[in-house]
Parts: sequence; C-alpha cells; structure tokens
Amino acid sequence: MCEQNFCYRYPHPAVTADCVIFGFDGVSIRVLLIQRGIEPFKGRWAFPGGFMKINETAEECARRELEEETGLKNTAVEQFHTFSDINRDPRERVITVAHYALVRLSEVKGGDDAASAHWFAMDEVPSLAFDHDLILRVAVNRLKERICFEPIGFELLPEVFTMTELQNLYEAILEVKFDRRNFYNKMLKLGILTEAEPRPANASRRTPTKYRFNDGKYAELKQKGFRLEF
Amino acid sequence: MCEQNFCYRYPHPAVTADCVIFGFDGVSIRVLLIQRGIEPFKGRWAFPGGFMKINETAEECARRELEEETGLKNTAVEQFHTFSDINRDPRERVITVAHYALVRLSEVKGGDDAASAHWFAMDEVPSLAFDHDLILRVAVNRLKERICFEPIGFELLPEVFTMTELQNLYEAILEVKFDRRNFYNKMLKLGILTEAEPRPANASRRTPTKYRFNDGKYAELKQKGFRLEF
DNA sequence: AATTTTTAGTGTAAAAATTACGCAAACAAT
DNA sequence: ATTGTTTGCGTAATTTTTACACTAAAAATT
Repeated sequence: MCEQNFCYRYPHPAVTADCVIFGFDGVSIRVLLIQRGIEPFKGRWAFPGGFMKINETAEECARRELEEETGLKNTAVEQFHTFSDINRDPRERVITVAHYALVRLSEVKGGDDAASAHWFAMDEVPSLAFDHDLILRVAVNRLKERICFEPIGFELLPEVFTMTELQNLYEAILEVKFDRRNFYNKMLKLGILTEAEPRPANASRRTPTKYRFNDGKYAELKQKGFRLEF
Repeated sequence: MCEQNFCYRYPHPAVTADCVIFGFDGVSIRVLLIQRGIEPFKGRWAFPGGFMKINETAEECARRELEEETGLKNTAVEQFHTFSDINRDPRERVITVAHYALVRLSEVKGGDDAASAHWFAMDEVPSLAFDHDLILRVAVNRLKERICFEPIGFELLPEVFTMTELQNLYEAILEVKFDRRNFYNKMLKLGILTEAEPRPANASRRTPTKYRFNDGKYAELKQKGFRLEF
C-alpha cells in the first residue's frame, strides 16, 4: 500500500500540462504523439504531457514533459485552453492546461526518449487517449486563428525556404488554396522576407528564389502595430 | 485543529476559477470587483471567484462563484487564460482558470451578495489582490481582440441603443476614435442591426435612430464564414 | 532523342473596400 | 438671439484585393 502523504482539508484535483506539437512535412500538417506505455489507455496514442510538480508553472511543466517524452528541448509552448471535464481521466479528477508549439520535424531525434513518439499527418491521427481528440480539435482551430495574425508558420519551415513551400504551409494549415501570384505579392509586400542568397546570374527559371524570415523587420513592423492577414 | 481528510500520493495544487466581468457606463468600460472580507488581502479588491469543487468544471465553478458573490445568474463566461505562478497565493499553491464575461451594469442588483461588489472604471481600478492586476491586463487584451471578430459588444448595451452609443462602446474598448459616418456605414453594411422602431414621421433630426442587435442575421452570416472587423 | 508535363517568374486591369470629408436642421445651453 | 453640439445623409479619391496568361527551363515520359 502506498503512502498518501499530501493531505488537504478539501479535495484537490490533479493538474497536468499537455503539448500539442505541430510539424510540417512539406505537404501536410503533422502532430507529434506518443504511445502510452501504462494504463490507463495503455497502447493508445496521446499528447506528450504529465503531472505538474508543485514548484513549477504549467508552462514549465509542459516543457519538461515534452523534453522527457520526446527529447525536444527549449520549445516555446503557448497555453491555449484548460480542460476540466469531470471524468476526463479515469484515475482521479485531473484538469489539464493544454499547450501547443510549432516544431520542425527534424528537431525530433529518434533517441531513447522519443522511441514511442511519432508524427501523424492530420488525416491519419487515430482515436486518442483521454479527451485528446477534443484537445486536438481545439488546438487546430487555435492554430488557424493564430497563423492569420502572427508569422508563426516560419517556425515550421527550414530557415531557408521557397515561396512555394511557404504557400503550401499556409494552404495546409488553413485548408484553402491561394492564387500563386497574389500570394507572392502579398508576402513580399509584407516585408518580412529576405532573399537568402542573391540569385546567381546563371539561375534558370526553374531554380526558385530562396527566402528567410526576417525577425528584425517583423519586430519593427509589429511595434508600429501591423497586421498580418490572409 | 482541522481534519485533513483528502490525501494524495503527490502534492496537488488547489484550483480556483476567477471572473473578470466587464460593463459599460456609456462612456467608460468598467470592471466588477469585490472587496475581500477575509485574509489574505483582506480589504483589497479582487475578481469574483473561488475554489473549484471536485465535481464541477472550471466554467461551472466560475458561474457559481459569480452568482454567490455578485448575484449575477446564468452569465456566459469564457475562459481566457490559466495562471499558475508558484507564489500567486500566499496560502498554498493555487492555480486559477480566469474567465471573462460582458454584463450590463443594470444586471447587478444591489443585494446582500453584492454588498461589497463595485463597478470600477478602468482608470480607477486600485491595486488588486493576488496577481489580479496581471489577470486584468490579460483580460483587457483579450477583450480587445475578441470585440474585433465577434459582436460581443452588444452584451454591454441595453437592448435598444443608438449608433452613437455603439460607437462610444467600440471606442472605449479599443481606445481609438472612428469617423462617425464611416462607423455608421460600416455597421449598417454588416447587416446585423435592425431599427428598433420605425422612425416616427415627426422625428426631428436630433432624435437618434434606435437599433437593436439582430441575432438571427448574425447567426446566418457567421455560418457563411463572415468577419466582423474594425 | 523527341515530346509532354511541371515549375518559377513576372504585371495589369477591374472590382471592392476604405478613407476623408461638408452641410443643414434641431435642440440645448448661454 | 447666439453659440455650440448632435443627428442624418452621400460622394469622390485612394488603397486594397482579386482575377487572370504567358514564357523558359527542367524533369518526366514516350
């Protein structure tokens, strides 16, 4: 029998933090899941996450669990909703502060930790543990809203990318199609892209221009109150 | 000495729900605060809120506490952020799921419950208990974002209102000034306003047209994917 | 080797949305 | 009586958004 050393005058729920990690494979948005090794929901897929320690914030917890379970270090996570349905965990009353982050697929090394981690395309995601199906739906909605106002999409691309890759990303997230020329014009007019290398003189038409995201320009524009929109 | 009947193997934080309630007095945005009757922060002002019961969700808790402390019944609250800093409550580790709602000033009756409740104009809000100053800042930002995309503002006005009152509301929330004619045109073009009563024939110029918010039209437009913006 | 398909780059005209702006009548305050 | 504030109303100029076609190079197919 285990000791139950932490006693309170009133019942306390347990608190967890979960992480919805989005990636991009060039065509589809993917989400990073881990396969549960223990009950409940043993064998089912779920988001990385776990119980909050008494001396860490929800965000610190999310980042710690993420590293422990997938090897991802120093990931900027952002909380998006707290789920508190009464029976969402069969063990005891658990509320979870759900976070999301955007990560390049390449950042997840296939180490020990990440043994059971896998990137699922959005249309291949199986039925998840706990209420994680619901959490995913909410996260996707939040991602769509967010990408319209902040250039978070760049966190999903390699440092240097082509305009077509960027367009594919936006189309994958928003599930719409853009006219290529209008997308080019709009993106370039925003002024947050820099050509990665001067286009060589001998560049053929077929060789696309490479861009990188210009943090400095973005910070500058943001301060003046600027709006990214699609 | 009190009994400590609820024991766990690991430490559990306490969980509360707090409510940032916004109102509008015709000129300024106001926020509903209650004066704390007990320690900690006895005598200081704070948001209505309190400890979550083990068999209620965070939202249910927010609504229950709101009614208990201010008499406001059946208020549609929406969670906007969970605050989990380690020392935000001197008693024990407490995380709070913060909610906000928009309410007409008139809905708060001066009953027993609300004895210590008071509507503060935003520029008169005193230094608050706990981390409620921070919570308020976050709530105001969220309100500004939200008002741009959903017509939540109407929840703050009487059922029937003039265009000028509506403009004052938007200007108070967003802290900007609009051109009166452009605001009129934009609002009317959205199609979510109905004239409350046909303007009497003898109406003088000086008698403003009264409008009401048209829920049906709004639901219709929303379904087609429509965007309210300012 | 020839043919077909795919991709990248580029610009403009039309339509729609946004902005700036003035006036006359009614009422209120002085 | 005078002054200042409030309401209703509409248009012209500007800006933004949208729709849309061709060429050359490379890759894939035959």
